Amino acid sequence: MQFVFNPILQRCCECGKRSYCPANSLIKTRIAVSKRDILQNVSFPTDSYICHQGAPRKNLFFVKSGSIKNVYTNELGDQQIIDFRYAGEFIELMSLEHSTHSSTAVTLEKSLICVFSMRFIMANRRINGFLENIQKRSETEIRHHHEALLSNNRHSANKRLGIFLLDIIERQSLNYDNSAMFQLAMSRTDMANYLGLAPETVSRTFSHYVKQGLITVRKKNIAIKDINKLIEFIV
Amino acid sequence: MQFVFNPILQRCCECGKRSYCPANSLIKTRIAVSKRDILQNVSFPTDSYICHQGAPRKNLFFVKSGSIKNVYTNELGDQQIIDFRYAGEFIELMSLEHSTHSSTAVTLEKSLICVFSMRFIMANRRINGFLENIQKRSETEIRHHHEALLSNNRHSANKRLGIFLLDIIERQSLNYDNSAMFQLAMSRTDMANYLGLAPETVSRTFSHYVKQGLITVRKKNIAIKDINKLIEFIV
DNA sequence: CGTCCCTTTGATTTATGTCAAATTCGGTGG
DNA sequence: CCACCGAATTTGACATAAATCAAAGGGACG
Repeated sequence: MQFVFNPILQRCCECGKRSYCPANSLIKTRIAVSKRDILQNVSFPTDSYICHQGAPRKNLFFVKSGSIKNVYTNELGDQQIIDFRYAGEFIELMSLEHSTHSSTAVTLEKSLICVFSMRFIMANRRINGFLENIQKRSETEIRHHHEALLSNNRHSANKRLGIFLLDIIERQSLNYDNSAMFQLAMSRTDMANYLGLAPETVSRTFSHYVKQGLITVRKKNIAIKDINKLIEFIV
Repeated sequence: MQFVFNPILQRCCECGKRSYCPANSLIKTRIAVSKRDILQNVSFPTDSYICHQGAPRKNLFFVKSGSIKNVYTNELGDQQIIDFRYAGEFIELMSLEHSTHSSTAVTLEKSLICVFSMRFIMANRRINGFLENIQKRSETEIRHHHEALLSNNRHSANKRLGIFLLDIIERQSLNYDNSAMFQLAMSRTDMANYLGLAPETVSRTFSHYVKQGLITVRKKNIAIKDINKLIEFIV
């Protein structure tokens, strides 16, 4: 392991999610980093607000563990879950250069969040790989949005849920065979909101999957039994 | 009128869409601008490709007249119209800092496009109001995306089309009374794709609107007869 | 004037929303 | 640790909006 002088980056050096984090590209630098620049492992209980739609964007949030939902509220007060963020991902990258948050982020479970000040990020945009890392993820986020637009209403409930599950497997880098197991931190209602379906439909679709032998469900725990059939399902 | 030395910005000075254009904030400057920086009034016939998904983003495109559709294609080859852009708007602002285009832009009619080189934009980001103008529009674009996610599948075909029409009225700054008239440059099929509906449903919904006395339709020409009823429709 | 394509209209099917009831789950307090 | 309560989830029955299939009408263009 490389010796790091800065006490903050030293901790980053040992972080299990460092390969997903832009702090990684800072570790090699002699840059001075203070607690005002990076705050590590801030713990939030379930249903905490990380940031609020419309509030000034002072920080960038990295999900070290746990998960969050991004909720957008329109003028009529209708709420739409825009996306979920899992461990190793950033919250709301897409509109990074904007002055305010475009949606509200709420934890789905007890989560550890690392907080990067925007001032720090912008000041160090020149550092090799630092901003590039963030921008690359931002592109993924845009693509994701477009996929969501594509997915909504042109796919059946069956397909939508399948796409949703495979997306989790992909994003969480789970085994892409029949041994993928994971927990869905969000409620069925949240899932339904995100997928543009009624909660009852989500429930029925899960049951349908189980009957077909694609997955097993035990409350929030999902185990993939036949991922190839699941992939066929969504095409 | 202010005297401008630069021959390119001088032309911008007389542009009917200058108040929507970031070039406006350049006019007061003594900055040197060449044809490599800004190309004005490039004419494209119907169904021309302005830029391609995945291609390097070398330029930013401003729709001076006409309109375009932004099409996203996924790995399976499914195409989704992400948005339409009308006169006075930019194409694909949301992902401005990305290195490649996130969707393909195609003209819906004969259009005049002004082309800003990205190199020029980034080099002059410090000029007062230049980048701010672009960023503000970018935020609008994100909000629009979120609204689209919200709109898809939770609203009926009736509402979706209503929202679509009111959006055009708003974006084109048409009279917000019962005298709004405009042309829909896109085909019903394009509309259907954008709205996530079957073309037949779009057609039926138009007929329904006409029967209700909300609008009159003559092929691509739309006239709003009762905008308040239309607004009630979408709530 | 005829052909082709886009659009409209009609008839039918189907997926999913809605309403309602049953069941399970999770948390709280005795 | 167990019992109870409220909330979330599942299941069922039914209604309905919109997709699909099919055919006819209308414009644009050669």
